[in-house]
Amino acid sequence: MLRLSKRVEYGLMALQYLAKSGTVATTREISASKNIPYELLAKVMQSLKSEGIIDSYRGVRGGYALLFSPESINLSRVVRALDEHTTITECISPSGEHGACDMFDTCTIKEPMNKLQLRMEESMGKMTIAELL
Amino acid sequence: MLRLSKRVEYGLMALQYLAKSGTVATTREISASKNIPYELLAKVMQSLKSEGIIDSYRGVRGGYALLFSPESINLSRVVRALDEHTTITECISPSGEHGACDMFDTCTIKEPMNKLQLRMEESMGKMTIAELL
DNA sequence: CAAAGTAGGACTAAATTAGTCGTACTTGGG
DNA sequence: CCCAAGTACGACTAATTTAGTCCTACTTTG
Repeated sequence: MLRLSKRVEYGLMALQYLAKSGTVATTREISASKNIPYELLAKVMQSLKSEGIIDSYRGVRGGYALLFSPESINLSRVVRALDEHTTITECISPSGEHGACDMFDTCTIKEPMNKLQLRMEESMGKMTIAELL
Repeated sequence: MLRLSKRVEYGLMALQYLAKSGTVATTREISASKNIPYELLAKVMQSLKSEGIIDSYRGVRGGYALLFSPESINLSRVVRALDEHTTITECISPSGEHGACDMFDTCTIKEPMNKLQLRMEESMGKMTIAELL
């Protein structure tokens, strides 16, 4: 259940790589260095870009680079960029509001689950890319 | 990724039910009351029993009952009883030691992930069945 | 001894996630 | 001005995990 998806694992490794190198690095380079399937990593990088965590440079000397300092990128943001399921239960929407769920009526654990969600997010929010170095 | 499995959701609802009733309740009764597939709930109850959280009474007036006070059953124990994946990554074994993983050599985020795992467990460990009432 | 319960293994179906393929677009340098 | 090296992205397939079902056995109380 609370296992990180490969997307998140790969994303964290890539961000760590970018943070260490401190400059532009290509998907192919990271993929080779960390032994990550290229095509999959490419998508992960795209997602990280569209979340605004990294920036891309096209063309022959292109690649990706961090858009912020490692200290200011926390894991909960990375997870949000890379996972579809960011919430502990179906009924919690990303913003913290309740969404729809088949069991909405009979379910009696919505509030406590919401509380737990916030605590988990807090745990992830406190950890940054800087702690991966 | 960090979504609770149905097994855990159902288990929590059942434990809440047992805590509220304060006495023996049958799987069929809980299943009907919470609208949970009976067969599945039955297995969940069995798992909760083998973890030592609840006790079972066979025969015509049988059912399940809590073995401890709601305050002393925390969520991390419930999750451990009901999920196969209790760890954030493949390389972390339940005890906190490192296990095997395909990427063991190239992976450079093992230690920080271990740290995160402990923090998540702490979050879940702090919440008890009593908070579901 | 029968009804109401738990116990548990084997199986199927559904959903999610991982990974692949193919094609288009962009940019800097010769 | 065109080619190589890069990103962008959608559609597809495969693998894994999770949910749910079925069937049969065992236990206990009235």
